[in-house]
Amino acid sequence: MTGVKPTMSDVARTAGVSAMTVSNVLTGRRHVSPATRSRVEQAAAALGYELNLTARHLRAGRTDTVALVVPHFDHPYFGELAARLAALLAAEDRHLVVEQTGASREAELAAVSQARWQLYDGVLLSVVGMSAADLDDLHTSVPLVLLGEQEMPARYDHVRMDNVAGARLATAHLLATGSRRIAVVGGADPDPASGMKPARTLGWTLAHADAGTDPAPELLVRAPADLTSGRDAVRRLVADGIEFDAVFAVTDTLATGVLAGLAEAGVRVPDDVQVIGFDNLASSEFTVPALSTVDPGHERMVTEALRLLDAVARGPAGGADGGTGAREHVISPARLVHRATARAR
Amino acid sequence: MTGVKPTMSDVARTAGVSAMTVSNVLTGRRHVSPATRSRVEQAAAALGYELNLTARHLRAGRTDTVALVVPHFDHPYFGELAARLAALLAAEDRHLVVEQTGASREAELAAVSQARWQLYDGVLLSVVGMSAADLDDLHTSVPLVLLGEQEMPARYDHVRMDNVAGARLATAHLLATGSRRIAVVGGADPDPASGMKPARTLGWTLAHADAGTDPAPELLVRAPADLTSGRDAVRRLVADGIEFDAVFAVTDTLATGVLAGLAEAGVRVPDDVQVIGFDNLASSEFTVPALSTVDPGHERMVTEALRLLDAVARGPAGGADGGTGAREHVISPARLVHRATARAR
DNA sequence: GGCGGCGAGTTTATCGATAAACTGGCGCCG
DNA sequence: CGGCGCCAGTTTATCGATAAACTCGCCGCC
Repeated sequence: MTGVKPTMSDVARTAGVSAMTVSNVLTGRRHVSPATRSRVEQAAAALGYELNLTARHLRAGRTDTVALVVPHFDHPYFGELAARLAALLAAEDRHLVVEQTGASREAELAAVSQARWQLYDGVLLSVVGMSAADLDDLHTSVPLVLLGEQEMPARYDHVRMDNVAGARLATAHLLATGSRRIAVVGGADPDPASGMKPARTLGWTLAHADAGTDPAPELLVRAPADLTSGRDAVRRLVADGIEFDAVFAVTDTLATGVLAGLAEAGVRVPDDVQVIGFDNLASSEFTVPALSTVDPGHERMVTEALRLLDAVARGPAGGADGGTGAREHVISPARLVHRATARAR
Repeated sequence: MTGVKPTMSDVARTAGVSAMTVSNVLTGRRHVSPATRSRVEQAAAALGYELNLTARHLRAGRTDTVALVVPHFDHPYFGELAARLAALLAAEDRHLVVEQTGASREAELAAVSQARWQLYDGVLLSVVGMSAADLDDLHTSVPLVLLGEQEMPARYDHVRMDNVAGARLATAHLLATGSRRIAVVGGADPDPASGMKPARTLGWTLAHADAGTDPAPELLVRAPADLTSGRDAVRRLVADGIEFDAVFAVTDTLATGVLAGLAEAGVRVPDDVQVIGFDNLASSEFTVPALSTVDPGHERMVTEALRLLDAVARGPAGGADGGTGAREHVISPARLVHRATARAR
């Protein structure tokens, strides 16, 4: 036990060959005679040799690794996204690693400026805290595809869901099944461009307009998108004596909190209050009652994201501003998933 | 737009200094006169220079990055674990990246043999598929701490929860509150050493022994630890006409599925059937009714894991077998969390 | 006046793997 | 018999950043 990590030259020396030959044996990139090959393999095994990928990457200029940069590790949406991406990448011998920014604008900017993702062949960045302007003075030569629900600079490829249409679909269903006072939990000032909440709130507004109504302003309930806030939103509505016969929660996470709040208040779902969420998380099938929700076309999103990433990587220079690479803005279509928290049409 | 990434020498040339000076400016490791400093900074900005971390890492032999290797990205337990670790590491300017193995023994072994984690200063490996024997012929010079619920080779540091005691606590509570036929969903042949399920099943058995009873064998319900399996387990129990007045689910995920199954069967919780889970996931507070569960001491586990990792990293040679490094086996104590799916004592 | 020391930079060597160019020997063909 | 090409392997140069050793000019002190 030497205590120091053996290098390729160490292996070469004990096998009585050159380092290059060791490399050839290990990568299989060139022919090596069986005799030499086995000598090398034995030497490598004897020394407990392990390839240094850092060195290979420096030389090769590639890492065969894609990073997914998300605001939070512990939000199920990102976990599911990561799992889907990893499956696709693994099929072509590439790797996925997941990093976390922390969701604040500052943290995201820091994550960027740290030049950390020079370590990867490509980066999928889930944006929530940064504005389009922030992204605009982002300079990185790494192929970058944005995921997220805000309007983004045209200079980057961008994949998102059809938030407005999905929310409209959900709200329209609630209206069609008899609800008249539909609270939007996690709502924001309606706007198709400035983020997930504004877009989904816009869908809620538009569905009302389609039906020739106008939602009451007190039914727009602002809330951060977490479980606690969903429950608290219901508590507040109840405490304030605001009548409602349905909830459109802008995420499934919020919807799950809402269901908890409704149960606590003794409200029957869907008889007294219908609920529809958005995201179609794996867990949403298992709430009590099972959550009706909007499926944002997960599979479509991940395949598109990787397609774009590869296009940029192959494209001209992959540079931050130059080039006429892909630069597509893809919108994945949404679809209503009927379960038990809303009545059938 | 040159199209090629500028290097430190490029910056040096346009600033009229040496590459070393550029390095000194950028790292701030040595004094550089203000005049030179600003020339370098301008040159770097003008060229859009970005540090190549791969090269730095090769030279430095460190990456300031710790990897968490988990079986599945999309299991909430690992997401929460990652978030906690990331928070601790960020406090000391280190990074966490998460990688996925895929949970099969083969995939975990492949992940290992790929020498990928030479890229990190340390690795936290969540083991589920590999046996102690597999780990035994694992040779890696990277500081490694194991997380997971099986018995592990003494040669590695290992952090786990107190599965047996936690399960015993949960089951004892169910017995104390009047339940007599307690199904264990996700059960396995009782054994403290061979994995999470056997250990937790053992706790269930021991609690019965403590109370002077013996659980009926048909109440041991085997199931993979996912939502669907939890619901299916209940469906099976009901279909088979097996009587039960409580469920101890070996994970909160299973418990959530169980609650869905009970709701579907029209069973009242906790009046007809009490339920307790294990893991205390963030979402468990928001099931309907709110899930009583066992908290495995999350914070304790992550601080211990990092402490051990740092100890190994500093320890003698960090070698795979040599050295008398830390090599501790830490067991984090479990604690019962009372909520609504079980009656108060 | 001479010399130690310091400040600001530069030069050189190195981390470990590998692409590209090179060497030497052998077989085969005309 | 001369030469071409190939095989198996070696040598050299390189990826980009940086530690360590070195240079050079200037100041202050004895």
